[in-house]
Amino acid sequence: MKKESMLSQTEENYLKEIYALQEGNQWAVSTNSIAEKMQTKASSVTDMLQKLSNKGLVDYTKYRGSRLSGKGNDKAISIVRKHRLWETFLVEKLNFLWDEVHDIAEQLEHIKSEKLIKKLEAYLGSPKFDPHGHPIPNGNGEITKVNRVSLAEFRIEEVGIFVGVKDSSDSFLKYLSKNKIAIGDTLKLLYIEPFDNSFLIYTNSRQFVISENVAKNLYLKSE
Amino acid sequence: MKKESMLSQTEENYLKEIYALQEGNQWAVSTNSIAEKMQTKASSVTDMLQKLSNKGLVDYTKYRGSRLSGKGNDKAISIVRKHRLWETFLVEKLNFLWDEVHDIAEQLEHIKSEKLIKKLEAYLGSPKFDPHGHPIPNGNGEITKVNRVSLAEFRIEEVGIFVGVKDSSDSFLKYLSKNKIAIGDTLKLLYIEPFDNSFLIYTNSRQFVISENVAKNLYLKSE
DNA sequence: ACATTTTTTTAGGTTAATCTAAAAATAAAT
DNA sequence: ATTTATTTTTAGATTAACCTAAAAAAATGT
Repeated sequence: MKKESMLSQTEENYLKEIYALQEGNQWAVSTNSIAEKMQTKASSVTDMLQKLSNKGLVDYTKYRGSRLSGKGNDKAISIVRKHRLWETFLVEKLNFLWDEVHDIAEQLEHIKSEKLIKKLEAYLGSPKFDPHGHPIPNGNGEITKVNRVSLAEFRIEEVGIFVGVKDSSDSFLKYLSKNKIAIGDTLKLLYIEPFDNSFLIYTNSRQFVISENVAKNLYLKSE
Repeated sequence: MKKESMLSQTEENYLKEIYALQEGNQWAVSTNSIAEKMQTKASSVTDMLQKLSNKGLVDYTKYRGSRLSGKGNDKAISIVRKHRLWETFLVEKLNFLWDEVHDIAEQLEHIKSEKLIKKLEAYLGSPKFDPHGHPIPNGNGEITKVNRVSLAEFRIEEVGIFVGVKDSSDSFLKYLSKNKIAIGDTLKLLYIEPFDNSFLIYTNSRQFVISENVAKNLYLKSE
């Protein structure tokens, strides 16, 4: 094993978080936003950014924020890959519910063995998406792009298939389970209430009101 | 989760090592022997013993050595259980060879989730032995006792089935693989050479000379 | 443009797990 | 029974990852 390139769990967690924060936009990630997500103080984040910067994993400019370097990006993707493969394993093979697997996968994603993850992937049949509908990067860090759009951007009467969540927080997943909305369901947007921007949708032979916030967190594939 | 009773990986490793060192005999484990196995210095071990002793996991008397307390023993067994279940998973499900799984299981054994290990066990069909023939403790910490004896204690002409290794070091496992000795094989002790205590055995339609050291590390079930 | 607020960094400490070197206790050897 | 050797512990440092409080830089408001 190349010990020099071995990252601590903490370093890996920072990379993963910066990756999540910078994905989509191309602006530098602020120190505070990292601190908030990691539940630490900004001063701790600064320390870590300096360290990751020295290791060439992050491009960091004092007071100006950070972006992952190419190397840092590769590393982050490999962690995301592990996380999502493990989540898939937990749900598909061990019969966990999709709202139970996050914390366990947070631990499993740090297990160090390329061979393990290769074999796990093969065992699962090289899945392209995890139980929350998130794409699983392949061994080369390539991510299947999928045409999906948040329900919040739908037009009235538009129909789509629910393919994934944006934020996979425990509480949101539990909300969906409780309300029997599952990946694969067909949804139709019936009406948006102007007063509070709540969405009236039709799915599984019933009508249903959801908040704008919920709508934003549902990814659909338009038909 | 009961955070107070949460142990660090390092603490868990110490408990596991003390467990291994004290099993069989009833004497206190010396600080130096722990240091040797853990690849650290005796002074570091002393520090840790004091900490574990304060937590009630180890009975430690200055200069006199240590034993696991009841609580420490339970914890150690639960780690051994996890280790062996994961090894079984790696070999049975992911098709690893038995000499490739140790390091990965060393990492996996520290994953914290009772539910995970319960589900993993069920998924594997509640195996009683791991790929090296070591018994897997059940959820209550009970260990299947098996009548097995080291080949070194066999009499001439005695026949037995190879059911497990004593020491499962990488090098020993690789030696066995290379020489096509696998769990389940029937072995017969033909002769012990008085000069160097080497053992002449018969297995898989061939004769074979092994050192005394190898003989000591093979567990057989006498027929 | 300047004062105020917010963000970020620095300076200096803390804790867990390690280390080295020295001191203390135990064990072994004559 | 002393001396010598070995084992174990203590004392004092180090490192990674965190913290608080203060200083510095950037952003904002008037």
